[in-house]
Amino acid sequence: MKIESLDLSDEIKRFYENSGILELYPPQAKAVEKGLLEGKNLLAAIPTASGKTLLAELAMLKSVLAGGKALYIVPLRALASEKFRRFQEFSGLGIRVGISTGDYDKRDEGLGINDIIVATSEKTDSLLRNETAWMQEISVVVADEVHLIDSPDRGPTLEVTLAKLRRMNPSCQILALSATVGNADELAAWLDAELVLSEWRPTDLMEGVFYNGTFYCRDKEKPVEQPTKDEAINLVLDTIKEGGQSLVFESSRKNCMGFAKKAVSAVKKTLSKEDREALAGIADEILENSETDISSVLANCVRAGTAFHHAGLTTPLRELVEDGFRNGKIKLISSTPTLAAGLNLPARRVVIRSYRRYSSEMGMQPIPVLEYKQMAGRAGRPRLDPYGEAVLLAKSYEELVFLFEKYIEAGAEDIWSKLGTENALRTHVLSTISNGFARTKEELMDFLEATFFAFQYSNFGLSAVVDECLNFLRQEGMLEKDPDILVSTVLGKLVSRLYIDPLSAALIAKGLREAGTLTELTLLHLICSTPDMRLMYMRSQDYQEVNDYVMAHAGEFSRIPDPFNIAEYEWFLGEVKTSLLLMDWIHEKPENEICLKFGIGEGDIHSTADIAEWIMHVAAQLAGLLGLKGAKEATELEKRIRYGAAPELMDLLDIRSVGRVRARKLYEAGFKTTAELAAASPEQIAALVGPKIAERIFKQIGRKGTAPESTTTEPLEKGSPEGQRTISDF
DNA sequence: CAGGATTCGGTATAGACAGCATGTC
DNA sequence: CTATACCGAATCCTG
Repeated sequence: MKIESLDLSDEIKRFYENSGILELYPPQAKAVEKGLLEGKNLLAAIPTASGKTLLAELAMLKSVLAGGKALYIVPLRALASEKFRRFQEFSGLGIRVGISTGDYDKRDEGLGINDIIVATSEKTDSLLRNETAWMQEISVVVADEVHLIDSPDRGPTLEVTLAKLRRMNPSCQILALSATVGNADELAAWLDAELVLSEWRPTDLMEGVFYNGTFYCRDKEKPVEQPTKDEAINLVLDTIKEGGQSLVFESSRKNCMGFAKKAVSAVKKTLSKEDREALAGIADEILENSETDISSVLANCVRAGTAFHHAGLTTPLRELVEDGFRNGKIKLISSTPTLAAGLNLPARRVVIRSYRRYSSEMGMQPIPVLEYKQMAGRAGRPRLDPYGEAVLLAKSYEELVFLFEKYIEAGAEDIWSKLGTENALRTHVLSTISNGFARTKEELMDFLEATFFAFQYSNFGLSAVVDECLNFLRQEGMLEKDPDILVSTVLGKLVSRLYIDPLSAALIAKGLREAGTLTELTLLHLICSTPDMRLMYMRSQDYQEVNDYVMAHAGEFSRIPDPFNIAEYEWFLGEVKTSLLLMDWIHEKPENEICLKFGIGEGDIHSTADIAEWIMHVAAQLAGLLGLKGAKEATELEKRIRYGAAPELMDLLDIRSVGRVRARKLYEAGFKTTAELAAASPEQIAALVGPKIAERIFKQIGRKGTAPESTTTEPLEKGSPEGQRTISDF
């Protein structure tokens, strides 16, 4: 099917033809035949890289140019910015594109001027909770990676959000994009959607198993040279020899880094002079970006054309690795499943070095077929590689047979809604009521009838769980007591808007109410005892230290569980360990030291601090609303967690381009406030932080200084929360 | 006796969304 | 509670 023949405006057709797209891929053509451009709901369950994005674009452009508004829902922030950048290419067509995620946000209402908006599923939910007006104008919703409905922690949000959007805009077109799953027909039926099911790929994919020096595919086998003792390295070298790159999936970070290191000497030999120079440049950028031990290991790997990629790396480092791979310099990325879903980063050959992964409940377990397909699907760059190869490794003939049956010949699993537990429902029940989607139990059940859970299981089973949720929410004062109607209280509305688990909010409120003195530790641990926090695991070497710390600070914890209750106490120690990490962070311990002490990466520090900052914000808000102690303390801690700094630096941190390190330098040199800084000579400051930064600093405080106002020591906003405190009665 | 191979025991185990208001080194 | 791979240390083997 030709682009030219589509029912689209000429400018759209020209846009695609100019970029070299003249003809649709077969699955895309099928989607058009099934009504993609006529506003029909559609579920496309087709492989990665077979043109899902184009489908979404066509539907969105068609609708937007007819005066509509499109919402593109993604599961990852990184994916949101990838799509955002792509859609910005439509600006020539007069189309405005916006992005909304937790870390990057054009203000809600301002977002509404855009024609296409990219958002994560949680952010979409949050926008709904905040009753963002423009959401009613949405005419197309694209739900990317919709198979994530199966995910226990994030699936419920996605399905409830889709149900809300459909309830709000019944005429809105839904385009759901999914990996191939077992029960795509069921998912399509739930969405009242036509189903496009296809295994077609633009680049051939050969899936097979490597065993005993040979790569076995379905219908052919090919020997691979064995210059080294490591089979995976030999596969990598073989790919390089053919001019391709490899992506190696590992099941742990340690292995992931280990393999990149191990491959260094072999891969290095294959590099050209230009490659070496380009790689040295990337390595230097890595070192400029981060000074931890891990980043110097990464830099050394990159110099040799290998790299590793996992969530312990900060975002800039990950991006450097991804870009280096995309432009062909890095020959091998050894990765945890970070790269399996999401980002578009294909390679000639994918090697799955371990198909088993540890889970605390089940021990080592084979990964799901769906996940295997996602990794294998990364093989083969469209238009660049003649074919792609996905390789599993077997140590025995039996294993080879097993792998063929289990993964290569097998279809993906069915997906199942995970909405049916109190943990999943609690927050959505509250937000549904808070938003006025339901004012009675019947209306609530009626709304839930529209979820995938009800479609799969009937919502009969939901009723009892919903009652549990309602009881909980009433008991915690988030819903009015009246049993006949469902109305959220002021507290309930706040909890819904702050996007926190009502259980977390309840725990925080209880902790603040019952606390004696509120120390840093008390508040941090309170945050860490919340289900929204992500905890660190205890390693055996941690027990001693963490336990000693608990003993020494016993009075500062709101509650210490009985050590003989092993499971509960173990959990508690994990909370304390995470609190200790945050303590180190807000006392300005250097990042590398924290990494070494806790055995984590820089990326983990930031993500932990990020969550903690959010929950601390919630604590401050709750304390304010409920008139509990701790509002001031929590607000300060929120800021300290954001910057990772001690209290005495708070004033200096208000200056842009001054973070924990520079603020400390200035402070130690005797410039303890912005006022003292304003009185200093530019030379003094330049000696401390460099002339460029010094100039920036003076530009900011200088401006304040020249303002006719006064010479008070607080030229910058230090908002006192007094007066805006509302005491709710309950 | 040195150096490499082998075995044994201890140990650790993927990822990532959200509020709010603007810019770390 | 279920497994496995890796690491380092101790031990064994070989030239």
